[in-house]
Amino acid sequence: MLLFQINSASHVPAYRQLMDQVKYYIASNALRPGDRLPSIREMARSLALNPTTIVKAYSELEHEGVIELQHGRGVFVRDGGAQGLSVAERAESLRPLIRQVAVEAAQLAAPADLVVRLLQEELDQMDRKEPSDESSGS
Amino acid sequence: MLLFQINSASHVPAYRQLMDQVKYYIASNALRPGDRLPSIREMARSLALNPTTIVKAYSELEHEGVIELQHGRGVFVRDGGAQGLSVAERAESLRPLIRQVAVEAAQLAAPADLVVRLLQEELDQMDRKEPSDESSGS
Amino acid sequence: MLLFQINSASHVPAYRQLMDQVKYYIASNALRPGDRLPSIREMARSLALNPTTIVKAYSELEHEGVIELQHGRGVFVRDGGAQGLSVAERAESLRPLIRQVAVEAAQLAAPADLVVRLLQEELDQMDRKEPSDESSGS
Amino acid sequence: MLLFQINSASHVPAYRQLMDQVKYYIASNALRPGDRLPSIREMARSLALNPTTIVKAYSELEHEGVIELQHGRGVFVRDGGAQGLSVAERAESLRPLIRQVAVEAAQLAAPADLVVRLLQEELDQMDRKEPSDESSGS
DNA sequence: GTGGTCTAGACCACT
DNA sequence: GTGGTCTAGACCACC
Repeated sequence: MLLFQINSASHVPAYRQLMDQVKYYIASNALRPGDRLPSIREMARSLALNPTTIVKAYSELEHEGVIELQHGRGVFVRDGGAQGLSVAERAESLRPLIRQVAVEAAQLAAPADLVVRLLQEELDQMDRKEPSDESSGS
Repeated sequence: MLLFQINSASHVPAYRQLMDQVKYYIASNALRPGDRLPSIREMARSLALNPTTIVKAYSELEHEGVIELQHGRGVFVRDGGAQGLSVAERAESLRPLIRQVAVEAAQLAAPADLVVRLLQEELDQMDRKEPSDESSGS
Repeated sequence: MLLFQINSASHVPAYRQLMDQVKYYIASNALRPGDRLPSIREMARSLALNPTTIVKAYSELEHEGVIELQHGRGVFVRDGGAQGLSVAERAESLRPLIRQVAVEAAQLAAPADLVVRLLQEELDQMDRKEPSDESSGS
Repeated sequence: MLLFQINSASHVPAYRQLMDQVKYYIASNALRPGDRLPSIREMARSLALNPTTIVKAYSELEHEGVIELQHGRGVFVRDGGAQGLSVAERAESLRPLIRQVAVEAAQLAAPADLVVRLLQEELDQMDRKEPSDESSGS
């Protein structure tokens, strides 16, 4: 069972924190296409949030094509679909966030190699579980 | 003259966009300690924003120690003071944003080497102009 | 054998999608009065839906006079009975949907002649097979 | 002042009715890029709906790129942006709705020329006010 | 059981 | 003033 949690002290709205966690679990292959997510009510109970807050998070994720809400059935992870992008398109999507990293690094006077090392670490966490065989685990 | 602009479609508040741009120009050495920023009135006119919005951005930047508001004189860039941090502290500050990059990259199915290359590019833009003399460049 | 399928990503309820497909096949003369439709159980199996969902679709279609459920025999297409309507009545029934087409076309900046051409195409697909004999076509 | 109204008897949810009306006014040039829409609270008052219902309608329209919500300022119509589509893309977007028209027409036994005439009427209502000069009117 | 819509009302953040 | 988030709770529709 995956762990979801929201930090109510953070100024990031709860529904956005939830969205980010779902995306994180998908990116790191802890959630895979076809997997079912906790129902709106379950999630609301376990996070001590109002169901409508979960509805908002799930709806936004659906708009972004990340998950699928099926009436009367539940909530499911969709399969990727971002394979058809060009290098330039991906670069343009990523650049603003990456520039923010560079700016923050400069302000902290963090050396470039440290920043790159941290990024490598995080990228490794995403990829490594990818097509490894599941059957040995369960 | 540096270019400031705000994107009203973005849901990042205007004052934050301004803050980010000031920080970006400082990080990339387009603004250096002692340099003067546009006055509140000037900035408000050129961005078509309410002066109180500029006041908010400048005040926050002052609280963060990035700039200095000198009553009746103008607004000036201070010299950075983040040298005393440990590697671990810098890493912890940067990790959340870097993880966000990794997650977004995974969602776009962007290969790790592309992401690292983009980061290198942005970091280079920060460092290269550092204590080199200005006149040769522009 | 006719192909029925439901799109779980669409927010149109499954029972409505089924109804629409039955109507489409009738309108395009792929199903004609007296033809037998798959039984509730067959349909439920082939669409991976709950039988009660098929029951709902078939019942609604029966209420609309489109099909006939014959206890223990099967499900059959009835012959259409909408001949007695005035032009004004038909126009009023169709206008809301047609206006929606016009609005969507405007939003896509689609030229009027393209929209009309598309409608002609679809109307042709309805009419052409009408009382022609089946064997020559398929 | 534009008239907005919702029909609470209809099974179309209120927020969707509002979305459709906004789109209709834009398609028929009664609302143009840059125009301001009633604020959430105004709209809620005038329609006797809860503000959160308006928020939902406006948010969806923003996701679709139709309008822009500006914090602290108001709600504004965005400029088109659908100019870059190919004929094939527009056709694929419009076909499902147009097919629905054809199916409904067939069920009503409405002759093709009537349906086409109705569509022409509605398309004319969209286009005619387009680049006509405004100054003579006001 | 599931998701989807709506209300009434509160509180916060932005301009 | 504006939009943005969240709650508590109701009612409906789908499977």
